[in-house]
Amino acid sequence: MGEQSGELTNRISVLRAEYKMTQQALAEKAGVTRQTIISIEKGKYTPSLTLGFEIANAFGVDINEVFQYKK
Amino acid sequence: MGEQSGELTNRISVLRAEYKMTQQALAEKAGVTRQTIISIEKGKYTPSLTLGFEIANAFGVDINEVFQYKK
DNA sequence: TTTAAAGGTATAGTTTACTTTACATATAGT
DNA sequence: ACTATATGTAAAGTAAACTATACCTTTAAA
Repeated sequence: MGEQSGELTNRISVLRAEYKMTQQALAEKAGVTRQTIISIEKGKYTPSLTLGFEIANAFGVDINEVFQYKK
Repeated sequence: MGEQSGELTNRISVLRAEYKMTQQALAEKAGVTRQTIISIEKGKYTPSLTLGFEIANAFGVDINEVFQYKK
């Protein structure tokens, strides 16, 4: 298969700045390593849905405020 | 690592019934195989965030109406 | 009663998310 | 000048998502 589909963007760096949260702190709150946060923040790969929710929870915002998907 | 984290549930079968969509049809709309839909629908594994959005788009609803995450 | 459509299970193989480790740079504080 | 903190890059290994194939059961329609 391989729809290649749409594009996923994120506002993690903006939210981190807004909530004054370091990559390390976010990683700990989300239960992943700092490398994982870096890679997702930079769009290197797509997180799992649960990690998406964990990151949103870390900021206390809806998942749609962190990630945007457009086909 | 391994937070083991929270639990992910989904309302895919309910939405499929509501919108009268077969697993095959949903799979095609989401750009994955029927096996993938079956596995996610039954909670066998967690979809990627993009697939989560694709499935929500297939129904035309918000992602939070399809997937619920509780720590 | 045969046929087709829909859902279900299993398993091997590929791709990609995620970890771990290590090292490198820029900035701020002492 | 040294030290600590924050961000960045790279690469090898593990874990999990996703594909492909095959076969089985149920339900409904011809």
